[in-house]
Amino acid sequence: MPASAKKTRIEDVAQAAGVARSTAAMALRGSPRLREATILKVREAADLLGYVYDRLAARLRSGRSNTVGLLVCEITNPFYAELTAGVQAALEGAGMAAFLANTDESPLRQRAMLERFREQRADGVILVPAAGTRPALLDELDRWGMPWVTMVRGFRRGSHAGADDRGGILLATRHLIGLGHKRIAFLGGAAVSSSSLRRRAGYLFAMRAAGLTPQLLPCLSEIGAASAIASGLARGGPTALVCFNDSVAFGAMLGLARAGRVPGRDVAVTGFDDTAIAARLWPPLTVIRQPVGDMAFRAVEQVLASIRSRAVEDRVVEHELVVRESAGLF
Amino acid sequence: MPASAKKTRIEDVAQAAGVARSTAAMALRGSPRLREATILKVREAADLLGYVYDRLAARLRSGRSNTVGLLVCEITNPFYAELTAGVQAALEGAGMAAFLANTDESPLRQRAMLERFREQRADGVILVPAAGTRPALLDELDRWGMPWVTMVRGFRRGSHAGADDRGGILLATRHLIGLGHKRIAFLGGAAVSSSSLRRRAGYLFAMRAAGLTPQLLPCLSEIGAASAIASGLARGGPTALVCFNDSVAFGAMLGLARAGRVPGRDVAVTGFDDTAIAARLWPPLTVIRQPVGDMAFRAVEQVLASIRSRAVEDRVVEHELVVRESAGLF
DNA sequence: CTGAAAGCGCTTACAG
DNA sequence: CTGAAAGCGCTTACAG
Repeated sequence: MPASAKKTRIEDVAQAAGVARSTAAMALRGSPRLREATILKVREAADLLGYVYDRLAARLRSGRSNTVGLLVCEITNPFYAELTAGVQAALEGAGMAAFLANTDESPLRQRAMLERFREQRADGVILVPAAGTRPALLDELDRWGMPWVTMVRGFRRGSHAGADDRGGILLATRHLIGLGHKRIAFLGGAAVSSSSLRRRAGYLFAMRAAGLTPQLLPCLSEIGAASAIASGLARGGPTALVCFNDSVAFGAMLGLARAGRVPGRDVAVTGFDDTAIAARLWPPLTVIRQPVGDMAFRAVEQVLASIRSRAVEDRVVEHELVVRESAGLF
Repeated sequence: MPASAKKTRIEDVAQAAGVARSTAAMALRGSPRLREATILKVREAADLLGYVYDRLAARLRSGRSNTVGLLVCEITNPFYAELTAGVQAALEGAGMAAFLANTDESPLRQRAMLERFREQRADGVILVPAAGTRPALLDELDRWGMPWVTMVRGFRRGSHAGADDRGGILLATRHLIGLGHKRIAFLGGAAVSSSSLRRRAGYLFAMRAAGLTPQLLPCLSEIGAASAIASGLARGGPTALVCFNDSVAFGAMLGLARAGRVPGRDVAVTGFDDTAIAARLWPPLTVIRQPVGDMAFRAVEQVLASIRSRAVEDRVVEHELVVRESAGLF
């Protein structure tokens, strides 16, 4: 039985409760300036009539849609799937709904989706920029008057929620150096993004500081690509792989296994992210953990502050080295 | 520079173009009843003034929000991440925006998110029901007048986009029987859902038809749980595992490896889904493929039809056996 | 094709 | 706390 009966409005609720329309509206939003009794009376009437608050009508008048757009560069990467879940939950906690778009690393799609969010009157947007995104995009958002925050990948301007990419990889590399490795390669990070640049920089810095020769093995964050490179490594090649992220590390472990080598024993491997599978792999993966829940919460906090024109300090979330069998405990 | 200038409305565009407001509105939507020249003139004026169509204001009058809610039971499962990406892309193609909510298998959260979608005036909802969802929820949606379609998991009523769970597992089991296996166990499917019931039924049917003794090893669709069971299997135990889905199969392979057994050689393993990693694993995973893009497209097609009160036939998407080294090619 | 009018369901001042 | 009024930016008939 579809809703054939006429929709009940605040006016109807007010009538049923015997109060003015504006009073009913305030009661439904739980204004503290009303008596408890009034609020209860109105809410009862609303329940009775099956009243449903219309956020869109409210928005037309108030200018706020209680909606935030989330643009993710690649949702099928488990790390971003976890991030998406975290952002959605945080928005839910703040009473907002999340528009989702997966850009699949395409700046063109990203641009189109931002325009759609704009037409849908999203109050703000949380952005994991697609690889190759130009900073001018953020100027455009500013021109639109659209509050934004970047996540994971940033541009050294505006609000950003992310980990210390350089410091994280530095830590991982130093850990391997501390284990006595000399031939340590950096695998992954071929995409054009701030994470790629900074993680590579962290690796290079640690290697040079230790007087070791760096070896870059760039590839996309894709299990197949990483696996192919790792399986082709010569026996006299690297004894340890600092991987760009967990997906690359996972690929590397598969490639090593395929070549008959045992990850963690024959070649050490580290990841970056600490996705749910990292600890489940065999051997379990040593990683730099990015606290995904924190990052999501921070991004939501920042975009809401920006919507309300309030400043929020731009703190970097803390990373952490988690040592498991793939590097250090075998 | 935030949008401090007053927002330009259709009225302003109409004035600048020298036409009536209603004409401008039609031109912006590209009505075929207008002359090309008029349309161009209006669009030029709109571009010049930086006009942004307000979908929410439009909705208030027309009753359509061009928005669909997507409820996913567990977005961090790679299969559902791929499905989410597919649905979002299909909605985008239809000019709609996707509200996303991840229920994490909680019927309570699911219920709360549906109410939020209702307040946001989503035109319809695509639902991968949380485990334990009661069919009465669909009656509720009908009472709301909210068009819906279930995906993957269904209730034998209303619109549904999904694969043939029973037939798929039947095919996988028969494949293993055809390879000569006698001790074939079914791993996973502990959650309460139509997929669990039907996949288990397919397995049981195939085993009994072949005169073999079934062995059920229920566990949640979680890599750790599956891994633990698989690593504990006795040498005289099953020689083949029909897994509930790819995640379970992946866990099983990890568990076997951990116990020093080679998946595909010592114990055959099949998955269900064909997520991106299935083919990348070592050994590559034999699976029943669910065409995720098709399913997403079908679900969107059905919910749009339902929104427009048009019937669409409820076809099941085709599954397919993909034989790889984990069962049959080693 | 055009123009003036009404209305979608709220919120926001503003006077009591 | 209450009430009457205006308005957010569109679309929808309806008469020209």
